[in-house]
Amino acid sequence: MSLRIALLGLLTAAGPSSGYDLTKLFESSISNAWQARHSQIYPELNKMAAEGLVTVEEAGPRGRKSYAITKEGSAELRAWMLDEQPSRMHRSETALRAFLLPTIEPHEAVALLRGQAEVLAAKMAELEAIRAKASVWRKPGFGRYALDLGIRQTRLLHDWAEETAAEIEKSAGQD
Amino acid sequence: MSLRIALLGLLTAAGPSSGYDLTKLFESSISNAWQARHSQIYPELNKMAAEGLVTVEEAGPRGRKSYAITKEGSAELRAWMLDEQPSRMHRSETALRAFLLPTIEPHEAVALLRGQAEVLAAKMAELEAIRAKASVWRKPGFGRYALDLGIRQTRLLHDWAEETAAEIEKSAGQD
DNA sequence: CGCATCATGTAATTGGTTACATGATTAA
DNA sequence: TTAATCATGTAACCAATTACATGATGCG
Repeated sequence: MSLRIALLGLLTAAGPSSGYDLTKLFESSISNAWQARHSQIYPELNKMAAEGLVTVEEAGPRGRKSYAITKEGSAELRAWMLDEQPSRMHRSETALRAFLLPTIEPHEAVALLRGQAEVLAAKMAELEAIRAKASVWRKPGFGRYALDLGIRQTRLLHDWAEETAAEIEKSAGQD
Repeated sequence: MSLRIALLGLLTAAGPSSGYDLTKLFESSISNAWQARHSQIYPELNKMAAEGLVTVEEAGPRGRKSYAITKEGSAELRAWMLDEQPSRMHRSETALRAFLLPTIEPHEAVALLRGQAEVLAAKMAELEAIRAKASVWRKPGFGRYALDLGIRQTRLLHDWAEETAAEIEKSAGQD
């Protein structure tokens, strides 16, 4: 379900696009909200076209198809936003690693966390750079809230990793 | 892969357990790190037993089987922690909703966010209560880091929802 | 001409959910 | 005795990844 919502959202934010365009938008723009490969996107767009949520235009060169959201598509998106209660489903490799930290030696855990923190600092810089640039979205507002949330979450993970490393180092030093 | 790692971790933290026990542990203890149903857990335990990562003891009443982690299992877990680079894979319905906020009316977005904040405040209280209680884990340390991370993440989402609602309310009021 | 990129698709497999199915034990 | 809980499994289905497969266009 969420894949189709993400696609409808991208079509709303970016205007009519091809499957190829949408694949790139997933990679470059909402990758920290949702992810999908072209092999999942193409069939889903065809299904959505069959159901009348989007219209197809077989026009461009190289058999390019352009998809645009329909009234029905917008209604579906709106219904999902307002009626559906957010599922608190959660699977996070990071949280799993956090749980498993005690299975390795303290010095190993510290090294792991410090390495993570470095990666996260780089990611933060990347996201801040995106925020500084002009938006890629034709409609205003899109990206702003998700990007803000992404930056906060990345900073949180970074700080957690640093502080946890320091804490483990301190308590291991006392042994 | 991660399911099997989670199972090995739970067997390390809680000691020998049945599939039924592990199912409950997923629900009650590491649900904000990983989730799994019994229909996924039972077959996976059998596969792991066949591969020598765990041993089975068909002993208890009602055909209860007890599983314990082996040396090979511990090695697999350790290898995952140290060698595997964490995948930054991310699919978050919350982040997707954040991205899609501009598709609904400002007053609707504000209501949505405020409702979310309420739910998150309740969850925070729940997690704080778990932290206050004695640990369910036989081995010390487990749960501590993941729980701390979970509390921080829940607070972040709560604050983000509140602040974003306030911001939208303010800018909508100016119109 | 040759390489990068544009562009779309399908097939096989793995991961995960929901629903179906069954039965033993315990406590009120 | 009957309801709750303990306990294990399978089947059908949906979601997602990886790999396979093909061809057009544009640029150097």
